[in-house]
Amino acid sequence: MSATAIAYDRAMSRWEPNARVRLEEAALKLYVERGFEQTTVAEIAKEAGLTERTFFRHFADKREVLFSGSAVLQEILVSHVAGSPGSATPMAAVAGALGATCPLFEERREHARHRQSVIDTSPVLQERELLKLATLGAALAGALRERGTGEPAASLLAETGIAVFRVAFGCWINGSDRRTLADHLGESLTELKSAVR
Amino acid sequence: MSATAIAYDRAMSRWEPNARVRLEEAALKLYVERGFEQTTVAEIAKEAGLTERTFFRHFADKREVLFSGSAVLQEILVSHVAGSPGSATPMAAVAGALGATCPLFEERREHARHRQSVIDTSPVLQERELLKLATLGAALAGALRERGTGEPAASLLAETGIAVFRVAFGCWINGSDRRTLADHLGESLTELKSAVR
DNA sequence: TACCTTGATGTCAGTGGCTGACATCAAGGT
DNA sequence: ACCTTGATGTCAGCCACTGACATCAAGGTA
Repeated sequence: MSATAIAYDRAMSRWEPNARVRLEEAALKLYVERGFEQTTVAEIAKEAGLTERTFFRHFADKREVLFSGSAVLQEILVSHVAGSPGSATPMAAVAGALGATCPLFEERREHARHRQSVIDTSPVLQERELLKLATLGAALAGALRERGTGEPAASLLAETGIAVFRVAFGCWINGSDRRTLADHLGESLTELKSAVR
Repeated sequence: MSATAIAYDRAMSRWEPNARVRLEEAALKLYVERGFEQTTVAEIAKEAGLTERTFFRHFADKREVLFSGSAVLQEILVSHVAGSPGSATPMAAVAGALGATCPLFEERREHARHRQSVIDTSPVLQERELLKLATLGAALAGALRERGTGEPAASLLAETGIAVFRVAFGCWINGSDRRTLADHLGESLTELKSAVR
């Protein structure tokens, strides 16, 4: 993950650099073109100039190649909750953390759309996405507990926050280009507050 | 599903009856004994007196054999939301529907514990569980829309309801035998109401 | 009775995801 | 000149899952 961020300007090694990123790009391209199920790992590897075996050294399975971003997301969420002022309510801390992730998506709305269109066509990819979101939720709950929130409130707020994010993300991805993800997040939050009672 | 509920007292056909149920029981038994990954589908089929090919005629994959109950759950949720009085708030309708599912679990707490202990050991099973819950959430949202709730409120309430259920279920499964699932559901709901603001 | 249809199951061959074991070979240090 | 490191390639193999075809009791029909 850190290695792929380094900029090489010359052949510094025996192989082309950024194998991991090349695999990610090849996979998304082929998944969009042919569909997820109709693409074999061998084809992805070939497209990236590597072998199937090397693919599986970089990614645990064929789905995981679409989800490298979740680690970054988790860091943002956890650090924002940890760094939120002690005076903020747990709900405000979660809302702030979710808001902090928005720029990452806004920067690459088209990429997000492509990626999501692939995920939406395959139940097994939806499963993986749900697992990643649940993992984010668990991390969020842990960060809330560190801040003094008890159980089950911490888990409840974390899960609810993730639910709000899912709904807002869905609206953003399918909606007009004029409304930002942050807009949708805000709307979903206020809707939730008014509906829960 | 309906066929397995019929009580046969004699050999009414060429094969032992209730193949589907036998497969489910064999699978849970072996998953508990050896672990999910260490159990092959051929072993499950043999334990049930069938072949691997027949297993895959009854279940889409090796995980699905643990999730036949979700269809019943979905029916209960949807019918209770649809049948809730028009005067009830959407939140109350969701809460009522979730509460209506509790007896199904209370009746078989030990079975639920075994099943959950297997799921908790395997990420791929957790994925499937999350997909089932998300499907329930989507059905719940649909039932709310039928009742007149708009979007994104319907999805938001449905997702939140599922989140509440997940948290409550986790507390119930791991907690003391004196507290019912309905108890935990009620507590989670009040916690949520007080925390969301 | 003889025949036909139906449907759950068995058999078999094949694809592809994924893994373990071992080989290769440039880079960088000693 | 030598060694170590680490990313990659090669190969054999397991197992989840599928398509195509065969089997054969049950139940209806002529």
